[in-house]
Amino acid sequence: MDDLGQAGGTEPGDAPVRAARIQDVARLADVSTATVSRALATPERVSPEARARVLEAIAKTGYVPNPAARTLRSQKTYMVLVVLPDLANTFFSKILRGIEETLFEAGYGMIISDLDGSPEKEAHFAAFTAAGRVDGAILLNGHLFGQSREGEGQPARIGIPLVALCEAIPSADIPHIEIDNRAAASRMTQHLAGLGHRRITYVSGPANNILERERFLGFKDGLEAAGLPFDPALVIPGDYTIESGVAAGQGLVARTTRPTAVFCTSDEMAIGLMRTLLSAGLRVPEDISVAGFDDIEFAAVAEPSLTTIHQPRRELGQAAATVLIDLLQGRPAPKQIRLETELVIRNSVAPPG
Amino acid sequence: MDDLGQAGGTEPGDAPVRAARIQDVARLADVSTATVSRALATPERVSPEARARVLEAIAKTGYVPNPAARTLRSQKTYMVLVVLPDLANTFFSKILRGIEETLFEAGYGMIISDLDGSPEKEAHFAAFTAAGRVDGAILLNGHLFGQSREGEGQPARIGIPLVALCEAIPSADIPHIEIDNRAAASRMTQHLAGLGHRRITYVSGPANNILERERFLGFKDGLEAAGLPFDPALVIPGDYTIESGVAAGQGLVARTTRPTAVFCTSDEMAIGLMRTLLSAGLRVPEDISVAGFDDIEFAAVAEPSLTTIHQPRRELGQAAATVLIDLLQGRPAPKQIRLETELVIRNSVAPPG
DNA sequence: CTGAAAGCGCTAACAC
DNA sequence: GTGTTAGCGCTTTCAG
Repeated sequence: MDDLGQAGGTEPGDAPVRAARIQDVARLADVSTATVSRALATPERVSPEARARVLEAIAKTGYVPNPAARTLRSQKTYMVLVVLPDLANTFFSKILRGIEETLFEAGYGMIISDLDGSPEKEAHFAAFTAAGRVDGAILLNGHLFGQSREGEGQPARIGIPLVALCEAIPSADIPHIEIDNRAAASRMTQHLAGLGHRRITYVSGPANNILERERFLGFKDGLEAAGLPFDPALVIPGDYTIESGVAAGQGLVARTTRPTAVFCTSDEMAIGLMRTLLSAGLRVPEDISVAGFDDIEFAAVAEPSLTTIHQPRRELGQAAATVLIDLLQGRPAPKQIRLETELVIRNSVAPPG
Repeated sequence: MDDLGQAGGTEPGDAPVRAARIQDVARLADVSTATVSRALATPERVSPEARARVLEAIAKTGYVPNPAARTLRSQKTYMVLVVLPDLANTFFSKILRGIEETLFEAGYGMIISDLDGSPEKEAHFAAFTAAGRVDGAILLNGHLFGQSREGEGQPARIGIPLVALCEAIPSADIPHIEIDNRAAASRMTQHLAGLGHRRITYVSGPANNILERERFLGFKDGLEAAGLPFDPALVIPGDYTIESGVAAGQGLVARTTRPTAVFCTSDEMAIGLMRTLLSAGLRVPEDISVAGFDDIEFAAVAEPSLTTIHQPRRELGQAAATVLIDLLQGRPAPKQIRLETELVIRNSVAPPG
């Protein structure tokens, strides 16, 4: 590694440092540049002797192939774009790690696009992608480039493999890795109902969000399975953030008749909501039960610890990366993968009063 | 955007779709490829008429310059590598966002390297960098490539601008963006002492970590300023994670004589520690005060809410990116930037029982 | 202000 | 199994 960025074979002194090129290696190994290239890409097609000389020359020169040249010629970048709505959101970071490690093992790099709700950024990354800077993309944002919301407008045609992660993209025919949001939400709802809760508040995700729609459907499924009526007045809008959980909590505190349980569709909201309830002198779960969704790191150490739905975040990331790599390398890949969730029972939920 | 990835000017039908190249634009605008290139890079050196024709042809063809070709020729990638020890750590995500947005505005892309404690990954990214895939790098991991710990071995020579963020790199002569960890830790310690605490436990970061060293020095400074002796028995080792906070809490619970206050050098540890204390029936802050460091999102909604040191994370990221961009574009940049921290007083700290 | 032409460093076709 | 050669698409001299 000491020779990085240094031309090989010559002066160790202060001579102008120049990166070794394939020519330098070829000369040193006494073969053609084509053989050097082959020794690296398809070693089995090169004689053992030549290969050994090439390898030695590479070690001596510290040669590292120039990726721009390689990309220009082979039309492959070995880069994958990961598009996500919010990099600062805890929920994504572990998924990202799962993606990164899988890509890394397969020799791919990861470029991150934090959309941050900006259409300008989206256009930029669409152009970026179209320009061939990446071989494929993983979309965590629930829609294709240039398609602000489902149905509206034609998605730009991007000629590279795409994979949707977490948020399915309804109109697009691309592989999709997800959990069964509807079933999980139903399960949590039934858990609450099974404990005896009859008035259950639902704190939603952002309107029009596909996850939200699934979870909301699941909430209603659960209610129905438990023989409970659905009361729209019991729904509080949220957007998965801590702040919206705090706001939902404030609304609850202000009311005279309160639900006995609150199902928040993200742990962030649940933690923010519990905080507000506690500050107002209410007890959780004695006065009011609170459930979350996601099982982020902080759910287990919240006070009280949070009953929630566990999502295998790292595995979701790994699965998405694996599917994309298969696609990139021309292997068949499943159209859909559903990973199992788990109901995690902790201390924020108890039978009513 | 509808034309992305489609050759321009010809059939709208099912003809083989091919991305437009500079040649296509040149032909359509009736100029040479050189003029197209100049119209994009140095518009002032092209006649208004020619420029207009070129722009029109670009719009018509949906031309996007091929970055690989551009990089190969100009030796610039417009990509920046961000090296960090742990992508899943909450502390980094907001910093990352600050970096990303600043880079984006300047037209640079971001490639993330999650080291994850793996020397193999480190070697890979060193090669990656040496291969010229990025124009510069921001290092959040406290050491240079190939330099496992300060002092040991020669850092690989990477011929590109580097910026250290948060963790200074002692032996390296590169710009450094940070907070005054020592002063901040001293301030918190004095705050605790000022409230009347005499036995203050310190939960450390990882051994050999430069942040840890600074904060530890600050802790001792604060003790000294308050006229308190330093007792090594009051130091508990940690590593900034929730788990290590939980472990530290268990150690504390098991003791017969306990400190009246605990200064955790990360919010994650503080939250994990509070959780353990609370579960054991101890009250925070009545029985024991707990302070954190960083002011992550969850600090404000922890129960009790956490007294901590606020770090301007987004601004740190922005500052690092700004310095790097200045360097990349040949402008002078400061050798060091120190951003202000703030003592945030919430409910986890009170005078001793 | 503009065009012709020479590569940037590599891989893939094609010959042998 | 190996070498020769022709580009990948762009920027950048160098002339004019």
